[in-house]
Amino acid sequence: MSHTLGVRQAQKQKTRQAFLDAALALLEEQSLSSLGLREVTRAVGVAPTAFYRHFRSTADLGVALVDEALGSLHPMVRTTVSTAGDSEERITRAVELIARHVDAYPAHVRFIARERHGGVQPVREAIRAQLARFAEEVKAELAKDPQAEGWNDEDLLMLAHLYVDQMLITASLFLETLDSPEDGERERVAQLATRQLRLITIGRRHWLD
Amino acid sequence: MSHTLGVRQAQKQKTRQAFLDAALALLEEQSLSSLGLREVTRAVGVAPTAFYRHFRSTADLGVALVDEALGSLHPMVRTTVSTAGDSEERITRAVELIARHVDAYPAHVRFIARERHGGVQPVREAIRAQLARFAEEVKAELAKDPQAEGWNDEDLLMLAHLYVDQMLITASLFLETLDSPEDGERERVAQLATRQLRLITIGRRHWLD
DNA sequence: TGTACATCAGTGAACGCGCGTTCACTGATGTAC
DNA sequence: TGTACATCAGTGAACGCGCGTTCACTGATGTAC
Repeated sequence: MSHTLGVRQAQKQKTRQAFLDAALALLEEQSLSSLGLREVTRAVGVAPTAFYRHFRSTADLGVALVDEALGSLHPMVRTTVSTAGDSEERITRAVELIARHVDAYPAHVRFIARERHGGVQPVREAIRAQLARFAEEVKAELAKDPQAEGWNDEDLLMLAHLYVDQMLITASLFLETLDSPEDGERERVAQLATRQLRLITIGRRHWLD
Repeated sequence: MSHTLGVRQAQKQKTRQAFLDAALALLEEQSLSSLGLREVTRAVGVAPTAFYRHFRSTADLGVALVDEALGSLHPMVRTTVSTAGDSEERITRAVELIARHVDAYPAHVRFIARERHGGVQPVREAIRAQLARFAEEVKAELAKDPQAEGWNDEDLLMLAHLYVDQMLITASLFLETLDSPEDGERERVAQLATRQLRLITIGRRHWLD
């Protein structure tokens, strides 16, 4: 192997990941702005001072969590937007993919929804920047579609943001159905999201009329 | 006057309002889950123990803030949805009204955006319930429109939620332009919101095609 | 109108506790020769 | 391969501080007669 880390580096990364995991778990029931450094180190099982070997502050840790959480979302967005089939199939598939992502990474989804407008400025900024990247990606995918003929850049970006925001709203609704799993609630969310995407798709189709 | 409060009651209400105002100000830079009781009493200028005469906890205060913040929003939503004119005029007017509301109550808007997915469950629930009421109101207004002929209840509610969510997204974007007032940013947000509403309106028009 | 008692918003002292940060340290890992 | 030194992730004690909550209190306001 050309790039095996030394034992020391490997252990450091492992501890760092333990910090991220512990913080994410603790953030299910509070916001980043109330997350304590000692709280995190206690959960990891290290001395409070060990924290400083990895992060300057909990805000710094938060920014690292943004990268982790939205990194895992990138492939999902790509797949969602570039999936094949007619409109209806693509919508169904997109809603399914969102539901599965929420199932797979509930804590990540909660973190992003919570901190997007949360009380920690650098974290808000990091989320904003990543979501802007998503919108650009989605825009690029949309531009490939024959339907995009005649659309200007601003309108494509507008539509991309609409999709990204809609995706987050839907993810957040699915998340709520995990917390209090009432019967059929999950299906109701899926139907709502499907209809909303359908309406947006119709608007898109007639945009240039 | 038939309902003048006694001096004692009047003073109590005044202090209570001072708590709400102070908390709202403190929440511009943090989340409710990190807001301290002593922090609030210090800002108001009373002893820490006075807090308990008005609220059980900061979560309780948060719920009171939800009522205050979303109460002020009710008339705005009504006006927005029931405004006269053709589609384009109504959209322009709606975006204007949102912008003005953000100007008038920036701290309220921030609080709702922040705590909607925040770390305090009772507050999230209060916001959810209030927004559901908004959606029902919007739905009732939409149902009056001749365009709503042939729409079933579920689709009307779906559209209502789309509008309410869109309103919050737009409000939140306007809020960001207040914090860092870059040139033309406000106008860009207005244009984005206008286009998105336009697309939704087009989708609505062709929903039954 | 005046008096005697009840109410209750706000006080101030006290408590035990966990916080973030500093510092000098230890000992395993890494590196130079 | 072995040795001597450097690095640095994690330690543990110590600090001053602000936290939420309790309690008995005060004194202005309210009420009954």
